[in-house]
Amino acid sequence: MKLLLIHADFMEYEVKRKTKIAEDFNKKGERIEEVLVIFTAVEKGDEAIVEKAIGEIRDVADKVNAKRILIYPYAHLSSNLADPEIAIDILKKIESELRDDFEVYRAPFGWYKSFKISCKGHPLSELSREIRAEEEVEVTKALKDEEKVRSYWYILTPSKELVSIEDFDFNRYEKLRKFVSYELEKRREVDRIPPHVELMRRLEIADYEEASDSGHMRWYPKGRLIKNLLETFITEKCVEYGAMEVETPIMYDRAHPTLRKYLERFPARQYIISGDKRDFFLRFAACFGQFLMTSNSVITYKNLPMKIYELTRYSFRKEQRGELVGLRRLRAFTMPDMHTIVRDVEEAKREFFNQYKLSVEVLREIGITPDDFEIAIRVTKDFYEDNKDFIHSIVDVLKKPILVEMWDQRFFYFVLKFEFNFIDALDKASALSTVQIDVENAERYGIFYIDEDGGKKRPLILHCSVSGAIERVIYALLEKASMDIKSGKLPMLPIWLSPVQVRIIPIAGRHIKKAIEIAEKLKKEKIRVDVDNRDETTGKKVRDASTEWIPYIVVIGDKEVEMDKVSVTIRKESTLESQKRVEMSVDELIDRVKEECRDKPYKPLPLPMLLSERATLR
RNA sequence: GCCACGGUAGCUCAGCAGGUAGAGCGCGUGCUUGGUAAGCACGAGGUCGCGGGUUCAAAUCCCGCCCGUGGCUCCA
Repeated sequence: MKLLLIHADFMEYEVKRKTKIAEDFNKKGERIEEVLVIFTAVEKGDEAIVEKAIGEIRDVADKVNAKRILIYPYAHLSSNLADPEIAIDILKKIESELRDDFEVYRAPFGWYKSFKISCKGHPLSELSREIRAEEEVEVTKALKDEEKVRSYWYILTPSKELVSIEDFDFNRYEKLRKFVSYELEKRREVDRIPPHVELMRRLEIADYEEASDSGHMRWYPKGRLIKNLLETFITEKCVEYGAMEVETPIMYDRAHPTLRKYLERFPARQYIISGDKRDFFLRFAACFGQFLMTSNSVITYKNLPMKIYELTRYSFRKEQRGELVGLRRLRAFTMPDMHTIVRDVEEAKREFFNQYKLSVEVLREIGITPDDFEIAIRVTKDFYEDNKDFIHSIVDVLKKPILVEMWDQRFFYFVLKFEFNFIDALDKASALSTVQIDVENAERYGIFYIDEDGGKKRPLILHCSVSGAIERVIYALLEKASMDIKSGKLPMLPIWLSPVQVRIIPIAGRHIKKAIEIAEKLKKEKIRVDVDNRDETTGKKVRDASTEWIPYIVVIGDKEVEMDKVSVTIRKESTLESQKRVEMSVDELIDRVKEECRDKPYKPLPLPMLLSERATLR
């Protein structure tokens, strides 16, 4: 709705001619003294903001101390006008609401009119207001409900006792203490940029892209490679687990009745995109597409549990600006999202347990061990009471105490979830893997399966992000590396994720040819290798390789050529003070690297093999 | 979204009682052909985040915006 507010000594108008949409009017016109004139254009969708508009008008009327108000329909203020009938209704509503406190006049809608106005000319006498619904950033019911949730906190001990957090002895569990205080006190004592931000830039992994929205990153070749390897690995793990990989759209009709209700239940802010006729929201997970797909599927009890999977590139969540930092929290992120359709609570529990174990295993293979994260279980009181033994059995997997948050009522769509929360170098926690048991959406989307008796049954649905967002996994690996730096270790990525696995350094120009020969051999064996053929000293080249965290540095000189061996510096076994250096044959090196990357995906080096040909990308 | 701080060469940063724009690294050229974490010399490189204002004169002072960081809020 557009408003132009003029505080006038007087306003007079006269009706001239009707248009097709004119309302009845039997006077010729009128003249009103000492009046606040509201030129108004009612726009599409304004039904929702009438109250807000009235508030604005009251506000201005009070400020200029006006007793009389004239509402004057003025279509020229907008190019997106509402239907005339709706516009008249809204104007009438405004009129009647204001009547309690003001002397209100309303010029007839749909007439050609002449008018004279005498604007007072004081600073507030000419104002314009644009009233818009606050839906660019949509605050869902779930976001608001979240504030009302009453939580009770416990620790589930390794001996399967549920004790209140006051009674738990945190002495041997420093990280858990940090996590609990993070969850409950929400206290931050951090005044530093998280270490991974500098690392992600220095290692040419990712960077901020100022030309995009906040929280949308640019990925350099090395970062894209790491991300690609993780994406491939995690997808393969889920497919191996039995999931069917699919792909679904990234945007959906905002007005779609089912999706609309789901949006309301999901506490995240959306991006809104205008289409030709409809408005769309960008997905924040793969649930939409997968649920719409399964709601059209014929599923029988024989097909259960049925798992479908998508790697969302991207999921979009319009997180608040202050929440966005580096790779920890983004507005566009990549997430493995698997949904499992199960018959009943018993099958849900079995799957939940298996996916819990799968998540542990996936993170472990990526290089994030159970020591690096703390476990949270969030559960409704009812579900806990009914499934006590099952929930207690979860501690058996890792034998670590678990933070339990219990809700007296169910506010969200799930009754049980777990999260693995990574604790970073600044003691902040963020969720990686998570699985939830969803009791609402099968019904909402009309998803059913045919049971043995031929009847339609409502399944339960598990949501699983087996690793959490890929970007966040990289954040965790980098934060972990920075903790290694603090404790005096040489930081590195797992070998299979290292963009360059082997660097070959020829000592003098005459060794370059041999270096390239060896590199070609390694490359054929699917090892990412490059050659530092720059005109620099050996010391400099070794230093550069080290600051890039390259796991194996091979030096080639006269000695090596003669002995047909190479001198290899092994980063994992070195410290800054003493480097672990061994002589080995090229074949031994190949075997070693291949062994370390066994069962992990491989992608070739997305950079020129010769350093002299390589640009600096940041 | 609110509050605070920051944005100067590709990178990290100095300069800021208003008066010709600086360093280190990187890059280019030359010397050097080297033995495991930074060889030497020379050179190129700047809309001082963007827009407006004050002023004879703005990187410097003022206002607005953008981006980043921290805090608050928030984080199914």
